[in-house]
Amino acid sequence: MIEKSRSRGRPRSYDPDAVLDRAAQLFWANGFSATSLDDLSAAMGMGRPSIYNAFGDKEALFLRALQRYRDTVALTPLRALEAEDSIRQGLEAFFRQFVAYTTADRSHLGCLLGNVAPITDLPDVQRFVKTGLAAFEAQIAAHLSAAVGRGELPPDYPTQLGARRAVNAGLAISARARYGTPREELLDDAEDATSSVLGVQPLPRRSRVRRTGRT
Amino acid sequence: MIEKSRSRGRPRSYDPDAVLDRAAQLFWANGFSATSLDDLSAAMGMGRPSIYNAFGDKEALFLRALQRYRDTVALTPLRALEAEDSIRQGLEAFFRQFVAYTTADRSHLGCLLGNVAPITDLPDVQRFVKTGLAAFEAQIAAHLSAAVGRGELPPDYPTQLGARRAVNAGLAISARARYGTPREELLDDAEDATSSVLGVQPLPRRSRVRRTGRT
DNA sequence: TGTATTTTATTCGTTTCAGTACAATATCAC
DNA sequence: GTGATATTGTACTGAAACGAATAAAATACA
Repeated sequence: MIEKSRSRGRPRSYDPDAVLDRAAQLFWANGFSATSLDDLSAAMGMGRPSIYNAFGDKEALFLRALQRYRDTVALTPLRALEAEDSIRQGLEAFFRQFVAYTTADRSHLGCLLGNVAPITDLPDVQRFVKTGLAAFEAQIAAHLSAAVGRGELPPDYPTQLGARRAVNAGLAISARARYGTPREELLDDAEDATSSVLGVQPLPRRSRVRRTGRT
Repeated sequence: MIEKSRSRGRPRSYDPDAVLDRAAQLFWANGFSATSLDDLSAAMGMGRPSIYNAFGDKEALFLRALQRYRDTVALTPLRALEAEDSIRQGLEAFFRQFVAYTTADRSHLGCLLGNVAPITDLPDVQRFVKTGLAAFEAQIAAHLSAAVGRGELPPDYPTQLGARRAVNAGLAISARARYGTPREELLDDAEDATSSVLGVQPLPRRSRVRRTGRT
């Protein structure tokens, strides 16, 4: 599936990326089950048979929309992170960007990959979001490691834990966005997240707690 | 709506709390839209007309199930928090209990109120979860304030921020649970959350960041 | 010009959904 | 027992869902 070569049939009357954006927007707002193919057909501006011809059934379309979403909006925080000079400024930009897109719509939709996609129990979707989250965390960890290499963070800075905190903060922010939390509060959370990530301790690791004793 | 008085018609053949538990379990697993009334009827062991007679339409049933869920499973972390002696042990128990119920089912359902309910765009549900989250956070803040009063935390400890971090950590844990993150990792997150809540700084408050400059 | 090829548009069929009417059933009050 | 009352169970309705079959339209190539 390299390229839909310019072959000879009737030409498409739609832009694949644009219609996937619209599909993602609809899934983002309503979730998978509550979004009907008629809704999608109307929003994408193409009939249901064209959707089937182009993307397959509803689940396949959902996956394509998730990929498109990941490669566009979900990647903007990472781009913001690597665009800044210092790691602190990078993290601030990262979380600010996160707040920006989770509250972009007037009705604070949160994150499609962080909030709504995991609710579906479609196996392909589950695997997609799971591996996506791991990759996301790995990329943050790589940036933190680079900062350690540049001397911006101490040599014993635990990059895995820092990335973990960053992802967790992002998940909390997007969940809160979906709750309708005002953007100002989320920006405070974002600031707090930055200092939390930068202030992570090297490794207390189950030592100074009095007694774990799992229930 | 004090009590369904023991009046004279045909007696109910179900336990209202028990059937609400089953309904909540189903909504928890599948979300609102993906759960049909036939599924609910089968799981609750009562015909659809009985459901309508007892709880009203699907949305009303959903709200009742959410209330029941809040008053049972979602309150266990708070009870664990107040059952412990020290605030640290209380927070550890709190987060451990959180991990326990978000991963209780074999397929890690997360939190019904934290993950799946906010996806629906039903106005009543939105208000319910929003006010519920605020109340939840307020109760944690009250416990932290009590710990300050007992001298367990410094007098200038910012209870609002601490409660905020606690709720955010909970949201992240339940989101991760839904992703399928192993319980061991979540217990590490829980431990990290405790020290994050206890180690919150009194109030740096937008001062030592180099320049906020919102995008 | 004509044929092959690809995408659109119309229509249909089957299933599933939420909600309701109505009769049967089981208790309480008397 | 008899009647009032509340719940249960069967059956039904109208709408909406997903998916497919078929025909029309628009391009490229020979």
